[in-house]
Amino acid sequence: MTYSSADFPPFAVTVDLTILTIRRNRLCLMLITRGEEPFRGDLALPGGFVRADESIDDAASRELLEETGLALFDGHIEQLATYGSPDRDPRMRVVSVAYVAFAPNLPDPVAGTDAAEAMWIEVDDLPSEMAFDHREMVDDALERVRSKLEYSTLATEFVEETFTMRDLQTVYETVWGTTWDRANFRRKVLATPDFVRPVVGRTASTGSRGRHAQLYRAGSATALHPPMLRA
Amino acid sequence: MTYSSADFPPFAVTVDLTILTIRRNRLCLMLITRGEEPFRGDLALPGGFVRADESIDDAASRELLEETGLALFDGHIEQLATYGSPDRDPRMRVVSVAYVAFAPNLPDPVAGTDAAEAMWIEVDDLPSEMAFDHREMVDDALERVRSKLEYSTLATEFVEETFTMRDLQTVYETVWGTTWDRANFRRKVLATPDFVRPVVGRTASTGSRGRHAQLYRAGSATALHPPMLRA
DNA sequence: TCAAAAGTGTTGAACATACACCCATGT
DNA sequence: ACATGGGTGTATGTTCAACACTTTTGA
Repeated sequence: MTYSSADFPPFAVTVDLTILTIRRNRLCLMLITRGEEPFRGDLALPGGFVRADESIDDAASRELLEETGLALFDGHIEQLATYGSPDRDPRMRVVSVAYVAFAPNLPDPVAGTDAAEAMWIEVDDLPSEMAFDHREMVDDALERVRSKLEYSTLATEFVEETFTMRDLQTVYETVWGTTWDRANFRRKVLATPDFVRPVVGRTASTGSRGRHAQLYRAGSATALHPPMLRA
Repeated sequence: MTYSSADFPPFAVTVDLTILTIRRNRLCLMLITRGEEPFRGDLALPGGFVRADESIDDAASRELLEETGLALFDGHIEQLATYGSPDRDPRMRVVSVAYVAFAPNLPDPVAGTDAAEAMWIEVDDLPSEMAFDHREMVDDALERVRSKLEYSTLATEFVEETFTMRDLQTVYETVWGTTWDRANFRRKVLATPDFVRPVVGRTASTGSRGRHAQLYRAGSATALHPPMLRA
């Protein structure tokens, strides 16, 4: 079959966002409560229609800002997968492109914005039933993020601009539910060239009781060879 | 923004296929020559419109059979990514969901079928210009397949149902352009539980001159821990 | 001075690499 | 018999996991 400029079935195209952050040492996910049918009252991923003149990536970025209420998002966003069963939306034929986004310390949803009905839910406390096929999207997103921790430097997207080795270790332990030997974790991170860069002359000076930790910034490396092990 | 059942912009949705196989120890890709505008005469990925009543995955499988001319495809197909720049098709707004498929020994395109204008191109011999954004899709597909070899048992999809260790090694060497020590490759494969299963009592009896190799089938393992190294 | 947290050292086990050697088969 | 390719053994170097130890800081 080849392209033809006539006689194609029309689809609506939406984006849906799985926005992940770590709050109080727990992996959390932004969900909204649907205010209208279908699935009124169910939890759903934030999202919306792709406009006629914007790219899908642009639509995802736009929705991300609208939903978080941020003026600028300094985390990471990437496309996850596209979902297009004929009956996934009972009203019409909708194809949805799902995205995953990560950032540290995202704020609580603020009343009076588009994010008013949004909330943070711990991923260990998700409802089994969600609107549309959003539960499937969430499972795929969690699989993606857990997998990417192993082979990429994604973990640095979950911490602030400067961070300690302990902060980074906590990301792995939170997302994977594992524990690591402190010394071996440090050596593994430092063994990857330019995974992290020490911030010269600065140490964490918060009210911590012990020795102040060296601060690091994310380096330019993206792939991990060898990968972090999932214990 | 929330869903609304009115006033959404209409999109055409297509699937595009990156079909990979190994022929004469070279990684090859199926391309077609476009017979109409736009991009008439350029090389393009096979693909077509998603129908009104089929899922996107079903559309990809349907196109795969049509393009290869096979009655049944026993390889592997998976979704790659979705491409939706507003101007990627000059005629209208088209969102395309790209898929990657792998199989051993796919036949030459046969005249008289939909695949008549299709051909196999070695990936080292690709044109820099392709129709639409198909060159970008191909680059993403190659990155995906090379990466998946490391962390998954995907390599078994490129060989016949039964295969020798040497066959499997050739897949890695062809896709990655590396060489391996025979003995160490074998030990690495066998170290992953149920990566491959020996076929009892059977050995390759083709006209090979040396000792007959043990035959294996793909096992049920999907992930590789530890991963194959990319040298 | 003590507790807490960061950072370093060390040791035995596991693994990877390179290569030598033996085995089975067709000519 | 011997060339050819499959399969196994092994010595050496490297990395990994566990945990003991030292350093720095706040109270």
